[in-house]
Amino acid sequence: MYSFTEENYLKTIYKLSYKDGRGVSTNSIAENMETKAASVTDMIKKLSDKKLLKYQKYKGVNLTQKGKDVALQTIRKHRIWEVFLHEKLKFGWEEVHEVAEQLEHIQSELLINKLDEFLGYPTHDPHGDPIPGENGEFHSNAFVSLDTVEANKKVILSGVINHSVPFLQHLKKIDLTLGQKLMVLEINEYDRSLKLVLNGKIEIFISNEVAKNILVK
Amino acid sequence: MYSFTEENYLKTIYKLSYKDGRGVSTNSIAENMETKAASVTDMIKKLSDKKLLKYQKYKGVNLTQKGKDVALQTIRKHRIWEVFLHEKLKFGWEEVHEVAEQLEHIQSELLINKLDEFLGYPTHDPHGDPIPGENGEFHSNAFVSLDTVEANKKVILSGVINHSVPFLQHLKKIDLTLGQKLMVLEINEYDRSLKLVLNGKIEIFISNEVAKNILVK
DNA sequence: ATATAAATTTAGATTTGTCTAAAAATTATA
DNA sequence: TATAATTTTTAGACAAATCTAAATTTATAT
Repeated sequence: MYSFTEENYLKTIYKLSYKDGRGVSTNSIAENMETKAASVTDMIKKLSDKKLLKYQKYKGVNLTQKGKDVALQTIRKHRIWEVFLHEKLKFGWEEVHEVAEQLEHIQSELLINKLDEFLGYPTHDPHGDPIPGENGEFHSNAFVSLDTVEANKKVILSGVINHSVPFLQHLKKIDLTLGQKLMVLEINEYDRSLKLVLNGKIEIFISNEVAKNILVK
Repeated sequence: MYSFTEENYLKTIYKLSYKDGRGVSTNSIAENMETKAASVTDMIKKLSDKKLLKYQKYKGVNLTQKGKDVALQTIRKHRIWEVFLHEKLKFGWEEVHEVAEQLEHIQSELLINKLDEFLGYPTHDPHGDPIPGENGEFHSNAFVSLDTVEANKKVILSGVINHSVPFLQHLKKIDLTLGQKLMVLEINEYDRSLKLVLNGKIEIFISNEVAKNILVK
């Protein structure tokens, strides 16, 4: 139906449109996709012809409903595959993204629906991101970042904001993974670094920078 | 490493080289890949430059060891994915091929090895075809086609020669699937059609045409 | 052996997605 | 507001994979 490349553009534009608020700029797309602005302009014209987005020269783009649907289905496939890789094949949470970038483009409705069933209809991927439904419904998270949690409150690690491999590896190293129960024991006024208790036992320290990128509920 | 298209050419040439015996012709490749002879010539030159096959104008091609390795790894990936689709996702054996044609091109050694482990290192795909090992080793089948089996001998359905969807659907319809225990009860002299017993109970009739395309051991 | 048929290759064009360099439009700044 | 800086677009080219039509080579048949 849509090419590998088209799906990637739509996915990127979808994600940027929620950051930027309004029209997504050519340059921001280019940066995100590690390509050149001229290439983006070319592709935008193509996607506009196919009614996947609205485009006005020099004004940035906005996805149409059709474009959003394609983006959401691609994100759905990506995240379902990530669950498979992590839960069934035992990939680390920092390893799943790269492979899922390829798997998300496999064209088969049946495949993704059967995989979804096989996995027990997961609602979140291994980074805590919600998985859109077959019709694109998003049960949005009500997570808060760990640096806003008050002391002595028990929470569960439910997601991350930074998805980079080094960050995920760091969390893994200090035993912070999805589902981990923790409590903020102390907040240092000076640099807002935190002392945490894991499973009511082990104490660890994390910087505010790290805390900002952790989501809990 | 190698493109989607290159892998498909190598896989096709590999399969044809075992049918044809010697050099594989441009036309046979074109037919098999549903493309034009001119396109094949172009691609052959490219693969020859990359030392994946030996090519002499008008003389057909032969894979080099390097080319065979790529072909075998692609076949390995295809068949492992077929096992996954059939055993875990409950695809029918006539449905697995098409999706595996896409999945076989996912680039990740780690993925295919972890999938292989997850599936318990299967040796055959859902059509009874052997799965090459990591180093391309083939434990070849000693299967015989059902039309050569003598009466009153108990055998197990272990593979098929014809892989077409209609044929596989037909077998499924008459309860013939991989692993099915059966016995040839009677061979009609006139048209060499067969009467079979399944599980020592149900009797069915099959034409010689069907019997020829069933492999048993 | 020569003509004809079949297979294969070449030449030139097309599509998709990309790029560089230059031009044009927009935004920022003095 | 005029000029500079930035962003975006256009123009033209390129690589991968394909195609059609024409030319060339090989095979077949009388």
